[in-house]
Amino acid sequence: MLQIQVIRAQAEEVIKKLQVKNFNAKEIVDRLLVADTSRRSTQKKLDDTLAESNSLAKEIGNLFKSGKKEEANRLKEKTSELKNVAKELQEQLSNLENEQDELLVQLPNIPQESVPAGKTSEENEIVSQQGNIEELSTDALPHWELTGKYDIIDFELGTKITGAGFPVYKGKGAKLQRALISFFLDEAINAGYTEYQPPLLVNEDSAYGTGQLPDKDGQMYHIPLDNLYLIPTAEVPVTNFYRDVILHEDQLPVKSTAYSVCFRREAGSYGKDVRGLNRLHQFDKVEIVQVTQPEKSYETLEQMLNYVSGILRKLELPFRVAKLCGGDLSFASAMTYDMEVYSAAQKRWLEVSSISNFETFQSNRLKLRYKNKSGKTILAHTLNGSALALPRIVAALLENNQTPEGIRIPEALVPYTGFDLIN
RNA sequence: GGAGAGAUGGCCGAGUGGUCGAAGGCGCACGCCUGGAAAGUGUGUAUACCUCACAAGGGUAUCGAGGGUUCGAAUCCCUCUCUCUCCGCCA
Repeated sequence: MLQIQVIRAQAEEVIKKLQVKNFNAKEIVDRLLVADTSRRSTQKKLDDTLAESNSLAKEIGNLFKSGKKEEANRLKEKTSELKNVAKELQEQLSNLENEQDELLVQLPNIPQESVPAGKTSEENEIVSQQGNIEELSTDALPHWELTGKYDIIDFELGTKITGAGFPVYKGKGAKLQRALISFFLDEAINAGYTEYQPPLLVNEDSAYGTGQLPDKDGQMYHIPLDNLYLIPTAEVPVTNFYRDVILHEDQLPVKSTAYSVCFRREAGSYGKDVRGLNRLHQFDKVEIVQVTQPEKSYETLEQMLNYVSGILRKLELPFRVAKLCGGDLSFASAMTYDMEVYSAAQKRWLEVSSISNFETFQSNRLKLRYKNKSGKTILAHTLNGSALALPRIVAALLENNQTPEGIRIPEALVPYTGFDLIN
């Protein structure tokens, strides 16, 4: 959520910058400015009324003490008038506050200056590409056939017991999952992240805190009986650790990592893009989250990018890095790098990680701040990235490493799997 | 799930209708003291919004959350949430 103070001070600039996201903010900003002005004047009126009422109450108290009952009773009448006025103003004020909030949550984050203009993923800027793209023989199989051939993932069984998008991992397939999770976590810990195991269900406040609500209502699984949401990413619980928290500057940067199962309804997606492991309702992911000072957050973003690149190199997967254009940026992000691995049999780039700087967009909503050395309280910047999401990594590993003998496991993973071939 | 107790500032803890944003202690920050440190000592130490120059000063709100009684509530009443203890159930 953007800060009202920023909009108030730089309305035109905000509108202009949001155009990079192809978002026309004019109307909302105009309405916000009106709401903000009347909110403030109402606040002033209310405060003045309450101040008067407070001082009268004190006076009445004194009068009673000194036995001047009649005079006190006269003042009481005046107070009850003020009370009615205050009540009305209070109501107006909370209406205006609600209106302001409703408008504010509709505005996406402002893209960082260097974010390229553009409408779709076609216009993302490919920043780098690494690793060899190998030509597979013509009889190479897509992963959804390899999983059957080697009996490591059973999609039909998952469909039977739950539904589409809930695969069952089996044998070496299950072990591979476990190996990847451990590998990713160990890498993160070595890079200085603290490991957490968060709850997989969160309450409404948390879903609101990281912006899943109200923007993405309907994308999460919801349990109405307890009013809890299944997390779509560990980002939600982990970032919410810091909701309503004021850190001290020397605690920064906060670096957290968590493995979690992620649940996504993915309403409306279908077709061949969702085949096999490409898009699931339930999947495993290791997430990294950082909280930093504003002046350091872009340096941090690059660090996180380098970190994820390192893991992909260890997995020997060809990948490229895309800097998202304005139109492809998520609602909350100021700048995002997508990491895509090449899936040789599908001949496609698959997104396996998305690393974003949210600047103060999340922290403003979360009320995540820190006190700097001179004692000033400042909104922190939050960043997160996948490191990494499993299914597409598995898809790429299976496809790229298929050989006549079986599927080769990259060296870095062998200590975790305990085998170097799936056959 | 049943019965009972409780929720106060970074922490501990006082406060049962007015002078309480809240005693006292701890912690923390800065100063004094010291060759240096400890001890001692002095001062300061919540958040949001409004006013305003994002200064100083001032105003308002906040003692788990929401509502109510009252001229006036941390203090009384109602609802909810959470925590603890005992019992039950259970991985």
